Amino acid sequence: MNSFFSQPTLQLAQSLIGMELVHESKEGITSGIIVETEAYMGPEDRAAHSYGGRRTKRTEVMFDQPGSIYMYFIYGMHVCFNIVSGPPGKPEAVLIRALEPVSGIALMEKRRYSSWKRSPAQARKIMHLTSGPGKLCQAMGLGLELYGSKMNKGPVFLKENKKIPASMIEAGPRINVHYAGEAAEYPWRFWLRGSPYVSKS
DNA sequence: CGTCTGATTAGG
DNA sequence: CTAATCAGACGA
Repeated sequence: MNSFFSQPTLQLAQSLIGMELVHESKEGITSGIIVETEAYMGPEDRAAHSYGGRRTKRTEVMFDQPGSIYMYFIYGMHVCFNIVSGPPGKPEAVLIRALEPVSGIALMEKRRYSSWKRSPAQARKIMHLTSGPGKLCQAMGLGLELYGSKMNKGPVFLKENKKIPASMIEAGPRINVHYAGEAAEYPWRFWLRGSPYVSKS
């Protein structure tokens, strides 16, 4: 299973589509099928946090074993969940961008909407629970404390699910990496064809 | 130190 | 389209 994370990063990003991501937290279990990922290819990828081999407290974990968990805080208010890939010393990672909720949907709703500041009466739809990298972390209860821990050796792990044929996986440019020049065009975002849970815009 | 910015989201 | 909101990155 460790070899699963040792796949080349672009391949791993596609293999993850269709797998079930599970988080066993104190509050309860939540899980969802991964329907959207993005690959970040390390020192040569201008969109990557590890571009140019940048090695800081934040990016350090990307130099660790594949299957390590990279969490980061962004825009002053969101966290994102990534799985480190590439051999040790090659700082690559796969960002999990969207899930189709499976287990613990009530808990997901609670986590996302209980501290709702504005109109709580609005009917929120299940597609808004995990259809984005920040949303899924909130719904799944994935926080910065997971930084550096290992997939399948703690409260966060993958479950095999039904195999997704390659023809069901689409590829396109990554989201919000306009600062990355040419790299912004690379088709390193992958998603499950037709899934309503894929992030918008 | 000071300044800028971002692998986002929700609302208008 | 923009506000929200702040840690990290980097230059001085």
